[in-house]
Amino acid sequence: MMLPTQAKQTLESALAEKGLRSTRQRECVFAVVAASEDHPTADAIYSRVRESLSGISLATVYNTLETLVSCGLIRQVNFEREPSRYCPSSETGKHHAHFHCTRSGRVFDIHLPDSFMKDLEALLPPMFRIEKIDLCISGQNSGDELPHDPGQI
Amino acid sequence: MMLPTQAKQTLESALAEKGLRSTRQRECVFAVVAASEDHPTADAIYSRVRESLSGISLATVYNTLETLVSCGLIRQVNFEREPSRYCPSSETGKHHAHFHCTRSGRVFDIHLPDSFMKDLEALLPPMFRIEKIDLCISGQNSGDELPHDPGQI
DNA sequence: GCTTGAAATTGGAATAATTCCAATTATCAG
DNA sequence: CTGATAATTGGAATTATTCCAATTTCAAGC
Repeated sequence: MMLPTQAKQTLESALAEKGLRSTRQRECVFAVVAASEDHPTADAIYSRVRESLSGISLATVYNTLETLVSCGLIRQVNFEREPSRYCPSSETGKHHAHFHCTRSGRVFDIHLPDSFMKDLEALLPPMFRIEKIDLCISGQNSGDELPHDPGQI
Repeated sequence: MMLPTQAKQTLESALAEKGLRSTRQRECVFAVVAASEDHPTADAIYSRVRESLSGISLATVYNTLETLVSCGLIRQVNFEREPSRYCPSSETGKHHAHFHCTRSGRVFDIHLPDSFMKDLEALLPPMFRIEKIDLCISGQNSGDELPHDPGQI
């Protein structure tokens, strides 16, 4: 799992901004999440990262994910009380919701246009300063076949 | 904690519809949640319920909350990985989002007008059948003073 | 009122994701 | 290179929740 030069820049400057160091572990975890479109759990990320950094510990994966989330480099997504999942954070200002298919377990991104976000903000009392918006929809995607290997989810 | 006759009716018919019995425990847990505006956790509900049903077990509170959620009588709300909270489900068709103040820990209901829900549904691919929508916003409510006793949250 | 089978409740043990911790290792500045 | 600081590590601890087997409650027919 190799991180493209540009992504490496992004990572390093985001970390530096908070006085944090860029390490092999952080690079690799970031690379894995950035390349994942399937909203993997910490465990799944752990096993993917170990392919290139076999000695990394699960604790470090958890630490790193938290660090990357706090730097705004990745997003943490929670469905009910299931294990947290992670996804790359799209470019600044581009919000997306998540659709969780209860049949296949898959997660789909739903792009939220600015107009929708504006409408949402207008619904809140002005004293509420928004830090984070989580919009999770669950249901069934009838176009989504059950995978042959349920483990891939 | 006494359940008003009308609410009792609601509970009994919702349970009966699924072939479930109405019991003292279920009545009492339902009464507590129905009367709570502060989105209590299972633990908080447990201690409130024990005021009138001192012998109830925590397991029963968990079982009952799950039952009531599955009957659509109450809602389960999750913020990040914090303990689940519960609130009465408003009248059918009336959706609401939750605002979680990260400073005080308090939760506020945000009414979502039908027009907003329509807009949201329009954003989803038509193959996605919606079962549940969770919209959680977190931030700081500058009008919300820190409570003197943080335990009340 | 009894009996009986199903459903509900119970206490305590088990689970599992995550966090904590103290010890080691890596990194950067000077 | 060296010291100071930050990061990583393995394993233990935490904690909300679920599981389980045993008991109790219930509703309906006798």
